[in-house]
Amino acid sequence: MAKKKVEEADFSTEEKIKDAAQRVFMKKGYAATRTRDIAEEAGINLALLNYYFRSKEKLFELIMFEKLEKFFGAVAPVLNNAETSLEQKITLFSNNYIDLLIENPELPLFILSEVRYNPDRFAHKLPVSRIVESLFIKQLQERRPDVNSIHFLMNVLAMSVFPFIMKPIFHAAGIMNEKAFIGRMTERKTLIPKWVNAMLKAK
Amino acid sequence: MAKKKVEEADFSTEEKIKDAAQRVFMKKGYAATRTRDIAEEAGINLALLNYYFRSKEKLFELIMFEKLEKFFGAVAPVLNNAETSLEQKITLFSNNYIDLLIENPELPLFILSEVRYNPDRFAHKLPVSRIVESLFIKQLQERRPDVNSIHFLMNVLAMSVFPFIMKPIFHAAGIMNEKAFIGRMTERKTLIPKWVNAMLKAK
DNA sequence: GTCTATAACCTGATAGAC
DNA sequence: GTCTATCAGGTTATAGAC
Repeated sequence: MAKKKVEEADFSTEEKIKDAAQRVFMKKGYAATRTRDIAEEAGINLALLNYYFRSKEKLFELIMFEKLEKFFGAVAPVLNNAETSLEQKITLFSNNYIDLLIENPELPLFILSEVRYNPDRFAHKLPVSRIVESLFIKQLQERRPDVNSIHFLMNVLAMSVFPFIMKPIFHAAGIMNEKAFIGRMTERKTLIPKWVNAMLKAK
Repeated sequence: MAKKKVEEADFSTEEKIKDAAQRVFMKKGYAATRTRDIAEEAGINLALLNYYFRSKEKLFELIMFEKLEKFFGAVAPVLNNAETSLEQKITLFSNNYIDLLIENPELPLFILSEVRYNPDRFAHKLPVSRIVESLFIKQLQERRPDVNSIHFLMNVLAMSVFPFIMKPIFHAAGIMNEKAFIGRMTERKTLIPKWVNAMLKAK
């Protein structure tokens, strides 16, 4: 709510460039983005981009590391919290994550696309082991020793994230408008825990 | 099984270019692909690409339409089959789709990335309404009038497709090897119907 | 710090010989 | 149909004036 977009008035040039870069990279992807686009979006001269960030690639990696932190940083703490039960983790995770994604809907597909098109560059920055070896995984294993826990982790992630990944398709096809989409995603916050609990009991 | 890659020996030049284009576009995405890469991959001269396909863009659209057909063509018939029950549709869908994706693991993320980075170009080629207004949706609505059916459709899709979308992340992080991944996906073919049935009963 | 001008390179596409 | 050579335009990055 409140203001849709922060005013760009009295920010430092460096911040203006970074913010513009973040928007343009997100929208077009690394390969299709021209440094000229970023300069124009930031309302500055092209030469300043290289003055502050040396190169397009360095600027991109900076943005990318921030996005990775946002995407994975929100996951690991919840899944490794020693104070919460399995059920609580599921509820907390889907709620927090869907809220994050409502605010940043393009985040998952952006990261997945760029990592896929350039796996080597970001491999060392992916904290996947903190998720795959989390307390959540161990709690799942206790509850259902007969099913590999990665399946349930995958399902919770899938049910929370996948709709945001499909959003561009729905949007391009004119199926659902923005307001309806947010409405459905808000519904999912209470539905996902129910579904996952049912899944955990299924034989 | 059998041969991993078809020999490129006695194919027509046109087919060789198309096949090479398909591989390079899939791997790098449209923007990062250079026509020179495709020519080299096809073992032909750069000029021949334009001789047969006029432009990089025309060649890409040709490839893209084939991929869209493969991705969506496998979905709509199953979900609109008047002969099958709701349960049968769920089983058939997840089984057929996971088999398709084991053979073409990069298909979903490729399509999603390219549609996202260029929505207008492919909007008219997305047969989303045939899925969103399918018989499957109507059967879901009868079974659970209290929950919007799009949620269940989304879940079946998510549980089948999402692991393949996350695959590059797992792979880049060195979490799961190819063989283990296929093993898990094969397990899911029997697990997903059970999970979805449990979900459909959850109150 | 910020700008203009330009260097150095790359990319899609075509002309023209065979 | 297939190749070599090349053009025209665009792209990143920097040099140098202010």
